[in-house]
Amino acid sequence: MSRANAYYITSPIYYVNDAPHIGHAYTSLACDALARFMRLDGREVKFLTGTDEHGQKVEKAASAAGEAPQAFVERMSRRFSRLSDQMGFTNDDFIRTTEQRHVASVQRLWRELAARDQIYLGVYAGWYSVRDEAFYTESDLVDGMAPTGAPVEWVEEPSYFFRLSAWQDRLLEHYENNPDFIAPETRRNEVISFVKGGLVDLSVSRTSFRWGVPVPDDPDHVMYVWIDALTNYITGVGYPDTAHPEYRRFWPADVHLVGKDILRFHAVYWPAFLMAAELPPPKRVFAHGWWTNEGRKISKSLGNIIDPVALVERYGLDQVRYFLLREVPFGNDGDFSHRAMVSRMNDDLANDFGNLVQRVLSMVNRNCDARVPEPGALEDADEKLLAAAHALLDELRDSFARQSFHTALIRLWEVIGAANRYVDEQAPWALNKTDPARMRTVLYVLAETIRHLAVLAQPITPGGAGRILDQLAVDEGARGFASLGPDGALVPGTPLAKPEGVFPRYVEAGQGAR
RNA sequence: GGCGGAGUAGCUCAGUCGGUAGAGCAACGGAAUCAUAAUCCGUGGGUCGGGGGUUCGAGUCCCUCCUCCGCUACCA
Repeated sequence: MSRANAYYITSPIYYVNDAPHIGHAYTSLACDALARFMRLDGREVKFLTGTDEHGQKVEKAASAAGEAPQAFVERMSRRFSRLSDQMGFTNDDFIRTTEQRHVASVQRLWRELAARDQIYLGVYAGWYSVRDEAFYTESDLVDGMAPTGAPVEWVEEPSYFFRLSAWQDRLLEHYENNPDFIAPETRRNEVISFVKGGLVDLSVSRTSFRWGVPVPDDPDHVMYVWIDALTNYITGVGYPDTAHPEYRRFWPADVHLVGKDILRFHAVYWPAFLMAAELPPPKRVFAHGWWTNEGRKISKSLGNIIDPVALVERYGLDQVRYFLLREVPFGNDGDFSHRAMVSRMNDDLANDFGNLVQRVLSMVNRNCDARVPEPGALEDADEKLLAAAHALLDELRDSFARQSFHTALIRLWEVIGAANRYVDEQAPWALNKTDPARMRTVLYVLAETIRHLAVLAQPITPGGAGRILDQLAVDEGARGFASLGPDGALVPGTPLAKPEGVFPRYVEAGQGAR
């Protein structure tokens, strides 16, 4: 496969101290949809996710749990790999920062930076609050106390620093020359504004804890989060072996998908590290927004954290995937509410899409001898509907290239709407009595339209889309985008099984179907 | 404080180069009956945050005021 055909997408690595929640699932889901889309489009995809397992918090949590750090992270990391399985994510690899491949990678990157005089030994100083276990800057302090009201003390410890300040101009130049490097636009503005405000060197090691990657040649230090965590993206493709086939094929990454809270690390520190090591920066960093729960900010103290697995159990996997990617423009914040979820699930999936498939395939089953009907000459309305279906691929390519999942879904649903209107206008149930040949043409056009819709819906709702293609007797090997268009059209005469609903309605408890 | 974004129909939002406001959902009325009581059609007099200005004409440009949100360095 050529480099141009490769597509490398990453989720952040998730901090094992956190319990998996909707935020983690959301980021990985977006990656998964993108990865699936690109695979179906014939690209060679690598989708990487994983866990971040070092740091003082982990060291302390392990100690509090009476466990060795390594045993602790084994257990905690598994919760994230399990979430990936439960959500049906198709990541090609799962990286853990405690793996030997990563330790070797990070130490090598460190040496590369040090060899280029990008790292120097200095003193990290700041106001430390023992109670908060956190450092504060001068500007953070309120009346000489931490913002939390905790007492602070001036602490100094030796630390290695990365010469981030030296990269300000080259970063700004990079943003300028690569307008798509940071998305969405508003986040890009924020990052540029931040960098223009001036960069100071970055403390990249600690001596206050041991649970981290040792700094080469100075065992008193372990690496602080930045270099350790971000480097996972190149570890995943074989670094430090830059001759590795995966590195050659996949680096630089096509897109790092991240939450807006960690954009700066990805859009400022990470490209600076890479450029300083004379490695190419990623092509794009996309920061998505946060979800609220029934209009309220999600927080541990409110106890309203959303468990993605519970959502899937209640509404279904396809339904949750569809909702999260349709409800809000990717990049914006959004609100999760039961009402909105049910509306998407019932109105969009069950009524519009599911019912379209059901009504068409039922007529085929009953009136066409349960076989793909033989079409006659096409009329304008037929050509128009098919043209809309055929145009979808290019439209969705544009949307997915921009991570604009909701516009992709809007396009799909425009054709679903057009197909439903076409059914009503053509009234094949009436044609069954007056003009069966015309009915067969109409149903064929609809079946072929549905094939396009299902093939293209696979990245978002892989379960239901797959069942639709099953019902159309489309071979597993003929479900890629290469099969779209007239050349891959359904073959008249192909026997079809009796249709079954693919997107069930949500029925409120106690309100059984009437 | 500085920088950036936003305030448009009950709700969520579109509105390109300025030309007398649109979509989805909800609501109401109708058609149809193939289908997961699903579908289709019709119905929107909302000071486009307030005020002022430019213009033949402004959500759409300029000024000003109000409100909300994001970023403003080491919280993955």
